[in-house]
Amino acid sequence: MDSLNLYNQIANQLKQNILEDLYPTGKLPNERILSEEFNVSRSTMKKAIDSLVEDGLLLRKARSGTFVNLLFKKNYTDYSHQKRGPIGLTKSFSEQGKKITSRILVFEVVLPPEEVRKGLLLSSDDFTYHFKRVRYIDQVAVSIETNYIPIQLFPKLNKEIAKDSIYDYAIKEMNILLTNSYVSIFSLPSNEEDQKELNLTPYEPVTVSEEIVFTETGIPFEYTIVRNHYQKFTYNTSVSANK
Amino acid sequence: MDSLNLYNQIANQLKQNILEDLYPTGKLPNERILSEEFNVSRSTMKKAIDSLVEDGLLLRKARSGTFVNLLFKKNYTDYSHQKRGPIGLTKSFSEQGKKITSRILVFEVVLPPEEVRKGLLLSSDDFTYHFKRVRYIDQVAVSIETNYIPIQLFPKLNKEIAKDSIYDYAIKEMNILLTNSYVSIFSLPSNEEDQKELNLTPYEPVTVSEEIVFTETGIPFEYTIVRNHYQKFTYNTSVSANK
DNA sequence: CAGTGGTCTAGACCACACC
DNA sequence: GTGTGGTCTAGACCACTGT
Repeated sequence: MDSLNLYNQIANQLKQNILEDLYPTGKLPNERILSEEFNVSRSTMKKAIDSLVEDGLLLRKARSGTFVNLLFKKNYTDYSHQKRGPIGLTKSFSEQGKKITSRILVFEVVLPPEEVRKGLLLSSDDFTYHFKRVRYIDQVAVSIETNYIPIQLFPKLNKEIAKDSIYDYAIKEMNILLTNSYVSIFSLPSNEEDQKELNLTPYEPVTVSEEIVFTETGIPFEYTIVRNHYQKFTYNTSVSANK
Repeated sequence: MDSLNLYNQIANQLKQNILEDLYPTGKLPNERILSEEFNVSRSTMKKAIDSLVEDGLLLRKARSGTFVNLLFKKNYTDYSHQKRGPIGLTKSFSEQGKKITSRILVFEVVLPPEEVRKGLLLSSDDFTYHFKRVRYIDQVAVSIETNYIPIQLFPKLNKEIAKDSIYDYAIKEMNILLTNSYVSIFSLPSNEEDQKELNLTPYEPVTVSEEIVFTETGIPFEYTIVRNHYQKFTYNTSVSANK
């Protein structure tokens, strides 16, 4: 994929400079000088720097300067780009050698509930698949997953596919890349279904994750509500404030 | 507390509009119109929208429009968290004009538990402050927060400081910037203390967030365990797999 | 073809860090 | 006082969407 944005090109060049130790003191020239050197406006230069700051390569100190993050440079070789994507069970766990299975509770084509319809940016006459599955990792029930997927996007979906990984199927068979999502995570007391399927007592909660997944082109692909066994789901992330 | 950036002000106003359902179709006016309505340049408007997109509140579709993320709106509580940096209560909520107060349950200097010690990269004879506070937003109890902070890093910490925002103190008095953190989020049944302090029944859970916060130079600064009222904590984020 | 977000420019003023 | 990143403006052109 060539013909990147200008600011991405600049970012790449700047990154090369950094890795080649062109700024041995660790301090970069100021933004005005850099923008002249790269022959772009200061805004574009700033945007290029922004992206390297976000990647942990550079560090900004207001009114002081822009610096190379020495920790990054030190660890550069074994730096694993831990860019995370949508929370798909099958991929992450099968990579760990665990076996994911599903038992399907519901599989139907419906007009989705209002909130799902809006979340998927559908019109009021757009149908969706609706299915609900109990997911097992190595035979242990870990979650109840409810999905809504617009039928236009996935004309071939059936119960057999739903038993396996929808994501895998989308990627391999349909060439759809699922790269972006919005996620909300919160807790709720378990309901009777949770208790039955996930072996919970009424005192034990579920961790709910609601997620809207988008294709790389920004088309909403699915709306997923997962009620997780509270002992079998932890959400981990790292955060940096770039201010 | 002081005057925010223009784009943050605009973002807050726009957020209000969204929560007040000023855009019932879910589609916002285009950026040029919005920038006129708010009387700012399009760049500033874009930056305001950017921040709400990052928070998972809005969704952009290039060449098509900007849309409200209904997942966010549905799960929105007055106490929702967005991914903007270490999860510090005081800053994010006081910016919203809400008042954070604390009641201190424990304040002591201890050898930390094994897991905390490891998380903070301490040796077995390094002492930490240990304090536990009930946090209130506008007088409503929302969480019980337990902190461990190495005494070397914070020689002056006392009960008075702990009553307010540790982060503020670190920033203003000690010139420490807390910019990075690792977070884990999961659920647990409430214990007796949770039930008493947060007004929960035994059937209601807490949402726990564990966080290790680092200074800008990568030194572990604190280990925090927060037990949140399950109705008053939602973690929202947006995730991209690529770049 | 009109609408929209994405990108980019070439300026400007600000507050604070550092000298 | 000077240098720096932070913010903001008022334009411009582009590529693609949707009608």
